[in-house]
Amino acid sequence: MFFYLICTARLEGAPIEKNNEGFLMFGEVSSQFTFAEREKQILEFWRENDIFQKSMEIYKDAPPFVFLEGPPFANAPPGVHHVLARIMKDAVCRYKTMTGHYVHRKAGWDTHGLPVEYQVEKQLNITNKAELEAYGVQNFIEKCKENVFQYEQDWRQMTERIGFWVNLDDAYITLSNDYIESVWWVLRQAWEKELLYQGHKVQPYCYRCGTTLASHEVALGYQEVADPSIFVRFRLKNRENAYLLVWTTTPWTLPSNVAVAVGEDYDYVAVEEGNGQHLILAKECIPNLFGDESPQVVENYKGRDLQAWEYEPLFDSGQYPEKSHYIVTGDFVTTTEGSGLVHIAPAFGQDDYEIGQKYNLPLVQLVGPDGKFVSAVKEPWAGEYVKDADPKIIENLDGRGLLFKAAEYTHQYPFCWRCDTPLLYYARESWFIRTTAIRDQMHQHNQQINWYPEHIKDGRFGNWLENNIDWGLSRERYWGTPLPVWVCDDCGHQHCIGSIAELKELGTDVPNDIELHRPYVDDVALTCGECNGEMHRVQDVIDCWFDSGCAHTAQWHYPFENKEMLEQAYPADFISEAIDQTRGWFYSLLATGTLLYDKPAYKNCLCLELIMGPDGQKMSKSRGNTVDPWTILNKQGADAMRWYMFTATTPWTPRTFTLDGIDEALKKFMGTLQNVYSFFVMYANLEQIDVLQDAPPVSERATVDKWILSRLHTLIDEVRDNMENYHLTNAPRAIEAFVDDLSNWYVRRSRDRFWGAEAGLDKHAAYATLYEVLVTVAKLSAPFVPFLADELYRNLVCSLDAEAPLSVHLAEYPVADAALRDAQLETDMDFTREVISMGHAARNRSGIKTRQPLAEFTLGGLSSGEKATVDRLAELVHDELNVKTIAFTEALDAFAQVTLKPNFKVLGPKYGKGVQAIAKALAAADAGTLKAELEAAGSLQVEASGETYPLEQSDVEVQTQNREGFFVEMDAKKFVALSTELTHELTLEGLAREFVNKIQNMRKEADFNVSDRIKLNLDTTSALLDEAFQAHRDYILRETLTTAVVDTPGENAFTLTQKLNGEPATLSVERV
RNA sequence: GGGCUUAUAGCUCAGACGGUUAGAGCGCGCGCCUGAUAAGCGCGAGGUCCCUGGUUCGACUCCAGGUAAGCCCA
Repeated sequence: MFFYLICTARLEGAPIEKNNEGFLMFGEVSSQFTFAEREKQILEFWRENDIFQKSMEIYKDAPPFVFLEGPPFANAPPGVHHVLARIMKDAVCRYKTMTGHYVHRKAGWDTHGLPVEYQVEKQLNITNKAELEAYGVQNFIEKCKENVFQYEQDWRQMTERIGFWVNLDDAYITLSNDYIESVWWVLRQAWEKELLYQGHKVQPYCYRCGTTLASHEVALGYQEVADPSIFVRFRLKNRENAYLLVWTTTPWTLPSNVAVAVGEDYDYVAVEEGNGQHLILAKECIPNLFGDESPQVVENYKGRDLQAWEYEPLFDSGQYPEKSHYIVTGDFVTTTEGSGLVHIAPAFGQDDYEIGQKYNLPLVQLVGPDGKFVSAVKEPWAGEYVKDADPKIIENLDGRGLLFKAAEYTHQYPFCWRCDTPLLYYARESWFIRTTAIRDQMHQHNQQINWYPEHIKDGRFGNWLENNIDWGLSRERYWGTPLPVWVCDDCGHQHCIGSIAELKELGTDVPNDIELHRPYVDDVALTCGECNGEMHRVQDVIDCWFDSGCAHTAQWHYPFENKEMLEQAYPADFISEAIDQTRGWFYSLLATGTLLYDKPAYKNCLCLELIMGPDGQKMSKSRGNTVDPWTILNKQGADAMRWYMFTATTPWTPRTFTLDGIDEALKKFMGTLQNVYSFFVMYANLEQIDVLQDAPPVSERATVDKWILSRLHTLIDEVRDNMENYHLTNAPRAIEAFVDDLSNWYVRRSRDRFWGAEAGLDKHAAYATLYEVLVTVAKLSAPFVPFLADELYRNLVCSLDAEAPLSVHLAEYPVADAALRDAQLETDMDFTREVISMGHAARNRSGIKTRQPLAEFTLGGLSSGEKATVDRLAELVHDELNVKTIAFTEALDAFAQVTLKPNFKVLGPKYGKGVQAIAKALAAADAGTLKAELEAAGSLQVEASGETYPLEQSDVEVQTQNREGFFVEMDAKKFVALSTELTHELTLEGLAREFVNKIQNMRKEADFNVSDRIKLNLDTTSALLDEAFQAHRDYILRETLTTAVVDTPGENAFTLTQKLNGEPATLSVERV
């Protein structure tokens, strides 16, 4: 807590913390904190200092990077998938800001549509339109407005808490008059281009909601259901006892039947049914219907032969103004299911409707908008809901001997995505946008968009565009942007209004503050320009996807305001939403953008996949596997959640969300970085190092310093590269790998340079290097973990420099300095670490602890370059493995079994098929001899399969395998060996280190401060221990901060009797 | 039924261009180190790279077919 006080005080402009010698101090890093709590302090700091606003202001005149926010609905609380989308957007925007762009971040809210109506209906217990009208449209609309922002506070809090910087106070809202007016303007553009039209199409229709659904809505509600599957006999006219065998899964459409379709080229047969009756069906369908007992075929036809054959109606509705009940041909007929004869009811199917148009069949519509048979129907199912009528219809057919077979059929059938009512395919009047007219342009624009992942472009999205059909725009509902088309009562003239001004101009008694919603706009009557009659608005509202699809334009209230803004902000540089928006927002933006400006609406689109619950199943409330983001935000914090989401998997892969993964992010990355940071601050304060004043030039620093700086600058390039290409996973993964190297190699190797060494160049070099690295890492990771990054930055930078930007988010993103990169050094270090790792393995195997120095470390199988590498970094090897000398040997055979293998990659292209024969020959020959020959002569002749192949050194690889009986460790090419013989000197030295270790542990146990000086007493009967202590007395005293060795322990001494490598001793330590 | 995507260790994921001993982290077991402790290091066990064919001197990788899963469409 002390720590926060320091920081807060400093930020409020208090003098920078100094100790009494005038040394600038870093804020103390307490180990008593939680990331989650600390993040709240940082949020407070951001708020109080307007850091978000400032981060935009400083780049006001910089090149813009245009981000377009997909508007969420605030009528349900946000879930983890919303967090995912928001942090992806955030990281890109923060990165672009820090790399010098002006990133305007306007929030948005989607507000219209059936989901809202549905919630309000549920709340009011309204189940159909009649009840709704009775409640009153105006009241209903007002309720909708309330409902829409029900969870706005939750959204706000989540957005802020996760660190998503977006301007919620200047959000575009699709229900606002300004927004609607812009949408009207868009529709007016479509109208003027004759792309807005009224049509009659069969559409998925929800009788409960009383509206048609757009295809993307239908897609939301497919369920597997069992429907009746019946085969019905249709009696042919002009033929004795001959019937068509017709299949349907919707018996309720049979009363509206007007034709039967066959496939022109299919083979059909008439079969003998056994009772003198003949059945006509597709030949291929016989096995489906009759099984093994093939009926006798009495006649063969082609589909086209059957054309125009007439049959008797199953039911006579008497509504047949046009010729009907005959056979037609259609290319949609299949023989994989059913009978190859398809029942046609033009009012209830898209194919049916089209074929009805083609053959001029009557449109028999026996079902009302309420989903029930109309009362004009004479049969008993009049007034009954269609699905309930199915059994009665089947029974009726059976009774008349017309039912051939009845079964159940399980298939995917669409249900209303909100109210779960089965949809009916139903011919309705509707308004459309003629998107098919701009399909080619949309396709071209799609080609210009960078999709992440790329396969969306020509895959899912491209396919969708290819199969584009006109956009069913109108909804026969209440809560939405009203369709601004007025129709003359007298002459039928239509007009599309494009602005409020025009509405006021043409309308009579338009209130000055008119709200552009139903029922208010419904009350506005216009005067007909053609006949002076009175015009009234069509009752429909529009698809809310059209609202959000206009966001690129309507968010600015264009063209009524912000004309210059649109020029800058269209197209957007970047959008990101979940994959389900392919047919939603991704499409609607592209369609409206193409329609208006003939340009793609966005340049880069990051598609996010769904998040699965911890059980690997899709998250859903009904499954009970949802995760509330707050449980994580409150416990592990926002950074941990963010880091997990960035690094666990690419955002376009469906991910299984696990809490373990978040803990891992917390420990693995954040914990490690935090430890390095606190290590640095702790010792920098203790040792009073002024990192800014005394930094030696890099050329004078230690090799590890040069190495970590080279790694750092390689990292900068890597992160930037990935970010420029929207690889939001690879960038932080690279940072994570770097932090691991930083902690587990750089710091581990350099530890004593920070606290042990005398003040001087090397110590300053270590501090300066770690300081530069930490500050740079803070900046690099700022887009991903904005809280932790700012904590590091503010303490490391702002503590020393009052002039520095207040926050890491106001700092510039690091730029790599090529001069600091040393690829050779990085490779050398990798190699050396590999050798050391093998040394560790060998030590491990020998069972001799690292504290015990050993005489010699032998390496074999190294090239001369590799030897030079090890020499260059020998100090690391000595230290890490605690060995006195490093030796190289060529005596491979003594330790290892050598084999020669072809270098396939080189030899393959050279000798092709011969490669396998060469491999066999090399395996059979004596590898040692061949190797010697090759080294002596530089080349080798290999006889294989009767051919002679000349091989050069680069054509083969030497491989080794462990030979038993040595403390060696080897991989394919090299080996290491440890001499384990202990001389007296080595034993003494090992004991000295044993002393240090034991005394240090005692200091810790006795709760001494790391800087406390101590008095030491040693009491031992072991001559060996005594000798070791005397021989290495200076070393032991120095390492343990012992200022005096006393003969008797003091009163307050901490005393412990223990064994050092088996030798007994009693040690006492006491603070001076 | 069609389209797209995915399938690698118990779990979560890496594995340009095809190259013959397939990697990491977590988890597990053993050991080490500890003046970074929400630590750290080493070693070990753990894999028919979904299946079947094909192309190739050589396939986790390319092609075809299949299986399973996810999403989308009908």
